[in-house]
Amino acid sequence: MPNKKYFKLISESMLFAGLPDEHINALLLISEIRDFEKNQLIFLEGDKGIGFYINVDGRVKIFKLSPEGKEHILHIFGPGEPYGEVPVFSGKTYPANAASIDASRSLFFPRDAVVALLAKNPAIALNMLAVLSMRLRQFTVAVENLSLKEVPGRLAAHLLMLSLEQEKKDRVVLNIPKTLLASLLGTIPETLSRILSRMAAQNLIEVQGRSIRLLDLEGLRLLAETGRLA
Amino acid sequence: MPNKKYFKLISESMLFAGLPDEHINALLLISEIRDFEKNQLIFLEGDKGIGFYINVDGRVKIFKLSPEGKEHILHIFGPGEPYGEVPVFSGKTYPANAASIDASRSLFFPRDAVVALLAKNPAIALNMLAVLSMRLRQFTVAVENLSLKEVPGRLAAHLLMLSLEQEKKDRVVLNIPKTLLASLLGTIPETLSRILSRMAAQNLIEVQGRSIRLLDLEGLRLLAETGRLA
DNA sequence: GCGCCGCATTGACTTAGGTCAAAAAAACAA
DNA sequence: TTGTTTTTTTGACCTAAGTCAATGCGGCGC
Repeated sequence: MPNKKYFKLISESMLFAGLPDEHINALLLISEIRDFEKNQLIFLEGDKGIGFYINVDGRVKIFKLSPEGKEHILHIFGPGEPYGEVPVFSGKTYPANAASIDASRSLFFPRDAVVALLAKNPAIALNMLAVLSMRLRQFTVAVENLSLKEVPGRLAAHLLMLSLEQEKKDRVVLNIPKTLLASLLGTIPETLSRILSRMAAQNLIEVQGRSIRLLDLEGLRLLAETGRLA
Repeated sequence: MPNKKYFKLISESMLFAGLPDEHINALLLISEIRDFEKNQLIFLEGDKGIGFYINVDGRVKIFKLSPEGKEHILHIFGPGEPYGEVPVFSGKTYPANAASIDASRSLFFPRDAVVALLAKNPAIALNMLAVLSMRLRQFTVAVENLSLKEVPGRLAAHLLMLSLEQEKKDRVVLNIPKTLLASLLGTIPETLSRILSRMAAQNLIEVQGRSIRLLDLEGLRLLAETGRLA
């Protein structure tokens, strides 16, 4: 029974972590498996929000397009992370586009079934409230970064965050091409490249392809704080 | 009984609109009145989130401070609007600062009482899920604006939004000083001032103090779309 | 091996928008 | 009114970061 895998995934997802088994099973029952090939569109900004997803395998990006067609990535979601849940409750449309980065698989939860389930189980709703709140908090940080800090500061903050996530504390490995990273930081590949060189020149980091050594943790922290490279 | 006023306010607030009277009364019972003088701090980023507020009179701003102390306003809330609700569910600290703009009054809802109430009434929780989702969507737009559009585009979008909110469709009146508006748009007063002149020179708008005539709706819309002033 | 394609880097150039400083205009209190 | 403070505007200047264009590099299929 491959359901075991999805049971585990749901029970460990941010959205539903900490729920009793019966609730997880109820969720499992209303979900559908959806597979996407590499670079496949999942939903478009403006589409009616008929349900939300939890990513199982691969990575999914949430992005906006500028009038000129330039793509700005808002989030990248890995396994266990939920996406597209906003319009399920507000009853409106998706506020951004979603597409797979790799070949990937998600669980889909149809809106009506979810709403019925939540009405019966307040605990699930409370849990979800907490999750949305967290995401809201992350956005607050994102806005702060975009409006108050310059690119080197954002990059430093990002590297430090990665080094916390990965265990090796003085070496991080990018799991995405630098061009995606640039978009994630709200800049362009050229600028990112120059800033990496600049930071290397100041012995803050050492770049070897996608692997980056953090040479001066203290300096990076300072840079992330003040947002400005000397 | 002045409670009537607060009953109405709660029942018309985004957060609790559409709830039956008994629930509104329950909410009224757990709330406390808090008064603030002009420019008074309400809570600080990092403070423990012991509850949330619904604004009654006056205006409240939510803002972040840059390392150099520059203030960037994330939201301005008027009567009936809830704020500070994020940490109530995430159980963490407030993600930004809050302060009154005018002398103002809010209703305060303590965390524990709210959580207990929601656990009993799933309908209230669903409503709040919708509100948090909406706010999340707003942030998505804010991030988009900050990263994809230039200041003139953001300003045009803001003016058009105001003209929708206020009824007069070709004239908007700022209810905040231009210096606050600058912060709200993620820029500084000098830049805002120059851009207003520039837009006036192109017959897009006509500025008289805080009152702004929108002369060329179509042009403004184009500017908000493309994000670039000719 | 070869050519090809997507990613990454580098250089020359342009510009939006920030800083600093000062003046002008409004708002407000005595 | 008059003086005082806050808001708004203007000018000179500087810098971060974007655009455009060329080149380098690495993997992959054949």
